[in-house]
Amino acid sequence: MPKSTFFNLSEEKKKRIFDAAVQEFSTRRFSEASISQIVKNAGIPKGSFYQYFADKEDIYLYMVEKVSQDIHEIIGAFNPDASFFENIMQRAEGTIKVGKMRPEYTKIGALTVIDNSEFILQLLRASNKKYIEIIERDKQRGLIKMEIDSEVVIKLIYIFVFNEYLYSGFDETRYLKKVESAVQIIKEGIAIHQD
Amino acid sequence: MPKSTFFNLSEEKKKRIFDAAVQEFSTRRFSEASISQIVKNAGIPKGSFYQYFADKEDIYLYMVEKVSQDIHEIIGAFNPDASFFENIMQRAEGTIKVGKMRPEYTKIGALTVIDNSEFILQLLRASNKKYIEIIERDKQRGLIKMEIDSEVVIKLIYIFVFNEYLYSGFDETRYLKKVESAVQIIKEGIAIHQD
DNA sequence: TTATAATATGACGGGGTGGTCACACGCAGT
DNA sequence: ACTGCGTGTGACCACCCCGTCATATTATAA
Repeated sequence: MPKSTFFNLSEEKKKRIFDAAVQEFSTRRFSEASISQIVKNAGIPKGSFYQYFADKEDIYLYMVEKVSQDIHEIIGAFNPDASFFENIMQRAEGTIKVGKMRPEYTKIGALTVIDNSEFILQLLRASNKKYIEIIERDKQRGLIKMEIDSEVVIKLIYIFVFNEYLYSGFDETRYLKKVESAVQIIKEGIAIHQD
Repeated sequence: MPKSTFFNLSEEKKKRIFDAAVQEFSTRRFSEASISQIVKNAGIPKGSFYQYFADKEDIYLYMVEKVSQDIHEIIGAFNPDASFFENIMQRAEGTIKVGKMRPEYTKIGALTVIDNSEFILQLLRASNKKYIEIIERDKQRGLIKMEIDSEVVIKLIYIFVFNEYLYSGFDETRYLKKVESAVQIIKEGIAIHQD
């Protein structure tokens, strides 16, 4: 958590720092991102940074939290009763939507998922937990085969959704098509068919 | 390609340099790997490195080529008539086998797949081409649904196989189980069932 | 107004990296 | 034995990074 000195700052300055963090973390992976760059982009002295934040992890977590809030606002609340498939498609569409409104945010996601520092791995594990629960519930509901490994499912999709974003670049239609294909394949692979 | 001076070196020295490269590239991503480290590990002077190689890409490509040869020897020639599924399972088992005999090699693969420098992206595209052809052929054979996007299939698996290796770490049984689950899901998702 | 506490600042030390270059070495041919 | 050329060598330059710290500045309280 940022130090109290940071929260005492003017909204304008806080925003400048947040924007600088977004700028840096949407360009380079967490492990490659540089505090010096953030400081430069934000137009604050090096010393001040350490007055506000403990280290890179600190500002990263702060940024991620704010970004998550923004994203939730864009995507809208998700329906807890919806099936896993509906959830995933919503998430995929959400990624597109966010990609349109805040391309930097999707880039942050893409770069996060291909970082393998211990810090980031923990973050991802936590963020996947929610989806794993939905899959488990859908198994009980008879929508998904019992023998399916939920962790594998979510990881397959998760990695693909972001990784593909890096490949597709700006080509949104292509991206959407690829993600839909992937989700379709996995859906076909794990669903219980009721013909 | 390394310069002629490199190939004139004694086998022992060439091996020392190769080993140093493997050591470095199995620890850090291509974009993070350091020539200084390779030089230190190999016990050769900085100047000599540039006498042998043009830059990091140069030694990387040289290393990848040698590693590929080694891997092919371990896995054995692949049967061109085998179905895509058989190929993929062979590849998965191959990854395990290589992981046992040359854990560094599998780490290189894992780190490669999560690098996103343009240089590495090109390398991956080239390496996936072969599998895409097999999928296309199996579509004609009536084994795989025509509407499936081959690129998506191979990317799903490719990314997962290596990414999971990073997560599972040394736990081979876990890794094997996860990969099998993933392949099973995708197989179920793209195959034409002939009941 | 003055004293005290909080915050701002940027130069600096210590560390790492890539690539070069002047010089040392040793071997081949005369 | 001497010359010349390919090769070996590591100090060096320019660049980047992190985190600190002594000092300057501002805000607050007395």
